[in-house]
Amino acid sequence: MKEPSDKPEALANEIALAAGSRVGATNERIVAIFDEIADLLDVENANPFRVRAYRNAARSIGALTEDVGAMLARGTDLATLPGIGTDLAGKMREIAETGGSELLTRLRRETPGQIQMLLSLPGLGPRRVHRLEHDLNVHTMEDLAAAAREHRVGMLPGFGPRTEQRLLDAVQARLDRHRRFSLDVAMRAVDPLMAHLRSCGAAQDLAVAGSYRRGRDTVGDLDIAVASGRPQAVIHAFLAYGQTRSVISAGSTRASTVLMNDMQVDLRVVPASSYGAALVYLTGSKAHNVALRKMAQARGLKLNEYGVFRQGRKIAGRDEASIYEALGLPWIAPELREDTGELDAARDGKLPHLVEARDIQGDLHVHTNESDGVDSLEAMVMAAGRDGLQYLAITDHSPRLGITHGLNASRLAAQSDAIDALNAKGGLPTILKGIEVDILEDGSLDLPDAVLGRLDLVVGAIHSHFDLPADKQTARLLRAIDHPHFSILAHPFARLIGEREACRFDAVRVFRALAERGACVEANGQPRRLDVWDTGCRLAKSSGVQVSIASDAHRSADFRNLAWGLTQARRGWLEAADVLNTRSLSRLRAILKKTM
DNA sequence: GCCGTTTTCGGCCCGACTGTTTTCAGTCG
Repeated sequence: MKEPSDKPEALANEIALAAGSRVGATNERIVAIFDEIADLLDVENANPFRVRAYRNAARSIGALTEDVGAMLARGTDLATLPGIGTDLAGKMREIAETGGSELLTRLRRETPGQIQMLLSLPGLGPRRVHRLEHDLNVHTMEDLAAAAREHRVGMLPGFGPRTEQRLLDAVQARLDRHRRFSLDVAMRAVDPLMAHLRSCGAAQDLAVAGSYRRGRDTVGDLDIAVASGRPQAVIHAFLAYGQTRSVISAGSTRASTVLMNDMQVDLRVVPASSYGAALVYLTGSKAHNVALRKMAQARGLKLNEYGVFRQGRKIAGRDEASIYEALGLPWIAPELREDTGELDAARDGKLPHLVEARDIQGDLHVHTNESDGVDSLEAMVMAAGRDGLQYLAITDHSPRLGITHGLNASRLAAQSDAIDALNAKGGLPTILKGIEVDILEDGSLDLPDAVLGRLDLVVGAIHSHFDLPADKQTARLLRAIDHPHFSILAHPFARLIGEREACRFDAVRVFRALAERGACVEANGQPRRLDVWDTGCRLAKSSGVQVSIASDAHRSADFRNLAWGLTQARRGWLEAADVLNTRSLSRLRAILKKTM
């Protein structure tokens, strides 16, 4: 459940990113400044509740869906926001107007060095950083490494030789370290580990919790909840797992290890009567949990990983639903637990009926070996049928993408004949004729209108010039969307997780254009893409744009990517009605017709 | 520094594990 610092990747911030650093950029800046102020105050031994006030405020601002600059322009009183009083409202205004903060400038002057970097080292918190700064004059990673090598760190009160060595290791490991893992990599680690834990016979119930269960686009570590009356046996089996590289800690109910693939795993064992509470606790997010505990406290209750307690007596804990019920709430799907409005929605009976796997009727982005896919048209259609799909669209690449052996007009015509023949045979999912057409640098499409007009749908995507300035990228996409045959904007941000940054454009304008044209946006389910991801889905919904959850399958096994795309859609609060490919074939055709 | 269906003062989310302390602070999730 380790979060990237303490702040959820907030809707406002990601929309800011998407919009090319205009909409919401103020929020992003305030969050960064407040978090840094909190770190610096913490190291200075300031009142811990003052520190917390800055962290709470940062989290609260991070969850806003509206830009603070816009709110100020409208005359909104920022002190009405949760966790914001007159003082912080003033600092927010200062940041919005000047881009900086006098307090931060002063704190930085008083506490020079890489405080935030030092704090990010495992085992190093504000108290120890304070000690290092004052007693050893350590301000940077280099200072720390030097002091540790000279064994000056281990001499400090509260430190010892083991801490010293761990810090030295941590500084060195920092250089070549993969922080987060894609979901498919995580899944390949999860499945055998869970099978191993089940086989020990001491686990009555177990589940992976944490960001993996919430369906975040990447996973930092694995959190596993286990119900057992024999915790020692479970811990023993866990430590003995064959893929374990090292043991970080091991107690009577809890242990942490690192797997061979460098992924950290945290295991927690509780009695079956507390399993639901442990699952809530380990699933997080941290922000969601903090909010839940505050709700509990407001009702005179206490919530921890063992249950909900009233005056020391347990009133819930066995399953998750009982925990939420004790707090007066319906059960909340893990994908929504980010403290971005789900608790208010739950309290008001306004939680969305999230789209489910069984709602998905087809897949509108599929490749074959005619372009860069591995399997033939027939094999892909058969596989789609086995996976229960009613229809699929074949969308091979267009010619410009030479490396993919993209289809020109005549090869597309030949593929069309093959599709007609397969459709005529019947008994298989209906095949729609499509193309993943390249959106060229100027926003034109890579095939003539006459060719595109003969297809059932046109999926457009950019595969080059990812780093255009935001205004040019926006214009490029707007021109493409305006094309008379344009149906679906595929993987709009063209990001590759951990490899390529999302490209920058004004997402609000682009989505508005999609809505006006009756066109759709794709939630691409390839685990390295996940594009659009949760926040984009939410923006689509608020913009009135339908989302196509797509596998972008390049081989018959890839239809499972639909599940990853579905998870992002659920994290984006989408219901079946918000998703294009939950429609029956006839409804789908009617919707597509509007764009053709 | 924020906040109030017990409160405008006195609270602020909760518990396990480690390394260091010889009774617990610091860190982490």
